[in-house]
Amino acid sequence: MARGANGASKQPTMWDVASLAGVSQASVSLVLNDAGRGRVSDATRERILDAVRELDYRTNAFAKSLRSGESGLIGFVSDEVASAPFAGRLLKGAQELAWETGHVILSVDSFGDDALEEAAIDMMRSYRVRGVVYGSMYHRVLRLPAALQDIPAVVLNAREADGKVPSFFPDEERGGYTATRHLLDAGHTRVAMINIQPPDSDLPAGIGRMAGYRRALEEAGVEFDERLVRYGGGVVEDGLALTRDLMAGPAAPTAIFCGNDRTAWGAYRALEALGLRIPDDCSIVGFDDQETLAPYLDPGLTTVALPFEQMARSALDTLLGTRPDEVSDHPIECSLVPRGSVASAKVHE
Amino acid sequence: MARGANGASKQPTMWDVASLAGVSQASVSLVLNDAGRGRVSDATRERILDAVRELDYRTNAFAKSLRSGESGLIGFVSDEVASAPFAGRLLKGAQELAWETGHVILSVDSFGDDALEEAAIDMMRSYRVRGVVYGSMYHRVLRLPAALQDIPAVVLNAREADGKVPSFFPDEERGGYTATRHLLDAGHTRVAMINIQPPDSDLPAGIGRMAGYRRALEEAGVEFDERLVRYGGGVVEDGLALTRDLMAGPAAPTAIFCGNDRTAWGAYRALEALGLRIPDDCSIVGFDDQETLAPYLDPGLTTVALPFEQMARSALDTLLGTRPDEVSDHPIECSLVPRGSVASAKVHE
DNA sequence: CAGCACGAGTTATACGAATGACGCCAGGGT
DNA sequence: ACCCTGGCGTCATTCGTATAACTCGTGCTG
Repeated sequence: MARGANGASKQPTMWDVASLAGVSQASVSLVLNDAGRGRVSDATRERILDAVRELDYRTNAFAKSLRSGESGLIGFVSDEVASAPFAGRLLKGAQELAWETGHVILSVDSFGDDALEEAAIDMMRSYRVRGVVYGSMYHRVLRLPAALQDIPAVVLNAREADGKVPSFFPDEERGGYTATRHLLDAGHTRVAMINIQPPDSDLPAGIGRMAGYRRALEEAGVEFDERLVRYGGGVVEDGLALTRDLMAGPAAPTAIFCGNDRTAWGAYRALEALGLRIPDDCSIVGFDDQETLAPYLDPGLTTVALPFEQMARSALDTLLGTRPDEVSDHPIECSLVPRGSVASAKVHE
Repeated sequence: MARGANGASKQPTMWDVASLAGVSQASVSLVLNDAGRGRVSDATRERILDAVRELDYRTNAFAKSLRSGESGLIGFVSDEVASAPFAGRLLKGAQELAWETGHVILSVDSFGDDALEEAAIDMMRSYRVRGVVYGSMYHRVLRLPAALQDIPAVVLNAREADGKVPSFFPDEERGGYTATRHLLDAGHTRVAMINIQPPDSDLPAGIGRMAGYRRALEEAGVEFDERLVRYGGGVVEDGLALTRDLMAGPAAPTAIFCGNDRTAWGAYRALEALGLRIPDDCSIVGFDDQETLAPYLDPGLTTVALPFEQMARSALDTLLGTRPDEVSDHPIECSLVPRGSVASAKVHE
């Protein structure tokens, strides 16, 4: 009789569980939420749990959220991030922390389409997300979409221009410093840099990495030498051509800091073509730690890793208010990944 | 007066809209859902829509889903897929089609942890997902998690062993055929293959690509020659060593089909070291179309692309029943991406 | 023995939206 | 005078859960 209501219905509800266990729906709720300490006897509690198992009952998240007003959902909006090679790592970091804190990620990629992006945010608000992580495909300075102005939001892998919400992005300057410092520490004094953007570009990556390079030189008392600096576009060919150019100059460097790994790959090629060996004849440090490239170069490329997971975790952490922060800009440290492309400067140099 | 209920409340509800417009909640619902044709006059309709705009009302997805029993959510469960370099592309394809059909993706990566995976699926059932896409990190044969047995599910980038649910995976055999055929069509008759797994491995990729290679040879009337086949592990070093080995043999090939792009990269290095030029002295075809590698090799690597987006779209399409299918196995075509690493065989060869 | 505290539940209601079943009024046909 | 039909809306209920408020019986205290 208690099972009378069964039949062909969809998912069992608390009422089904209650009638199977011979109690009221309220009691089921109390047991399942560990609420009302001591309001249900252990015997009853067991009967209820048995019924839950027998029916394979699982709570209806919608009813629960409707009642409670909270959803356990977190929005992740991105512009084409899901297709960039490292995209997954941002999502992964966010995912991990979300899960650890009992949340789930509702992710939508706008593929750069503003209308779609707005629709996505709208949808997320319909789902009463706890907050939205706005992830960028590359490090840039951006303006927050209007739709995100009045709900909790954080910006990931970019810097929000107006300081309205916390931003999390790689500390490019410090990364550049770390890379250069690593070469200086190995005894090199003629350290070149091949940057990945023209000098007048306003992307944080190139600007920051260059600034770090200069700070490291200055700190080490090595004079900045314009002749050791080149500007490319960040692709393999640039690395190739500019390295050739550098080595042909009057004062060839003994080490090169390449603004990214692709450029470093080009440098490898150029040096190989010139019959120079890495790291003995010239040391190289890259940037980005591209997982499909850096470890496979020969020798493995010493480079600086972008902290995707860490950025994402920090961003989510702040969004969830676990760590309510005043500061809005959060540069996250990029760490050096040593492989085989750096050697000590030759003593007789 | 109509606004009396405003104050510090959270999100506006249909009642708020209704009272602002001076109608009943039911009318608001009718207008917003375009239901009850002719049950609401145009004037009233306009008043309601104005109120909606003024309050920036958006429907509560939970209430709606609770009432309707449907959620518009689709689960995406993966094992570490979110961190693999191509992961995003699977998610991207799924995402696109989901969005086009008015759904949203609830994605969780289990990072290979079975308990976590089960919890994730459980959670998805709580959210009454329409179905679950179970995505694999690499093409393999897998068993469906028990928790997915009794809800709609499809397997992506893998083949489910027991034929319980539709599976979508790359058609490796045909891909191998296409690659080899491309070389044969260019006039090559001594076409080598460097596979990416030992002969006794049971991964579909290596088996299929090899089978395709043999079928193409057979179809072209070129006899299969064991001396032109090598087995590696799919990494750069293997490509390097095995290519060197192949070229040193008594009957060096004029073209090599490499089981993946990394292997092809190794082949590039070996050939370069031997002073042979690509494609003039030896043509190369790869497999995978790794976006961070294939286009940057010099010359660009002609390769076969894995159909991530297409697989994901087809999988979702089937899951949503747009195309209710009987067949459970869906090999998806891998297409050739021509770049610069293939040339016609020299006539005097 | 009145009174109270406590254990072990139950009842009733709210959350926000969708919808089948009504209500009400004006006009038209007979 | 009566009924019917259409147009325009409203009422009441339902979805599944959480929880404040209440009930009911016991045992204990003063």
